[in-house]
Amino acid sequence: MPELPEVETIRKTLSHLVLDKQIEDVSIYWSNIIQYPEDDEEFRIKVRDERITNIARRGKFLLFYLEEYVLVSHLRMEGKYKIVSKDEPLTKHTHVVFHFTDGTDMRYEDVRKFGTMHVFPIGEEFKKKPLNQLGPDPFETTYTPEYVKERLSKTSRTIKATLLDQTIIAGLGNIYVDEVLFLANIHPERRSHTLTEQEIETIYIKAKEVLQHAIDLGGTTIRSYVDGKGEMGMFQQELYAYGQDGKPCDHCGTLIEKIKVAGRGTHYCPECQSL
DNA sequence: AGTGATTCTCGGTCGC
DNA sequence: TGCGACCGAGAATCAC
Repeated sequence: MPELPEVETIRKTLSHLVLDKQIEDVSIYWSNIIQYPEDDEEFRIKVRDERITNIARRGKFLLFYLEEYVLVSHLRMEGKYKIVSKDEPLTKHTHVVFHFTDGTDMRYEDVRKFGTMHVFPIGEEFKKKPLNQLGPDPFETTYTPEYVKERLSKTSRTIKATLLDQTIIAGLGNIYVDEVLFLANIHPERRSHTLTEQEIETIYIKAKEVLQHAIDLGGTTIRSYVDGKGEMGMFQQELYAYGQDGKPCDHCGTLIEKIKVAGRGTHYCPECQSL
């Protein structure tokens, strides 16, 4: 499940592999991945003959900058990119293939087929869905304690739902929200507007810290995540809450529990994170 | 208007 | 071996 640290790791490894490569053509095997332009053929024509000039990231989105266009890619749960020779046989989960002029392919594989791709003329990408509603990414200068205080204090939703909301903060997903709330000693069902200024400050700091720490370790490998080079992340060894249900809390020994909050499996320590 | 619940995309995994 | 329930990011839709 690629969240911000996994997408950042993919961005870095992929950059080394595809920068300056020229797209000769694109093959699309599962149209639902292509969200915009709606017509596959139009999508294909736009990226064809373009060179990859940069790979950026915002929240969980990868942005492949070409010469005139930008490809906005979301991996959702299981999407991955592979760079292989064009002779390599396709797998049954290969849905989009970018053929480079040097004889290599960049292949998008996605077991669940949930991933999305959008292509826009450069400059339009932040004006339209899906990037136009995105909140600040914790590694951007617009991510400030004041902003987080402002947004968290004026909603009555549970803090879990608020932190998962990409229009508030971009990049946190189920794994890292559970980790942030554990590190901040906050119960996932606390209503956001009941949090003290100190608690919000802690969330602000821990969110950035835990994401940075995970990036440093190459992300978290749950299920099948691997980076652009096919390597696994190591952050799963550092998890305190996510997936730790039934195991003793590292801080107090109480067993970590799993409940459902905001429709998501939620892991927390009932002792350290009391309501 | 804000919130939450539901539905939809999909297929691997798990329990029975 | 088979079958249904479950999971989950994010958008859309509906109910309150």
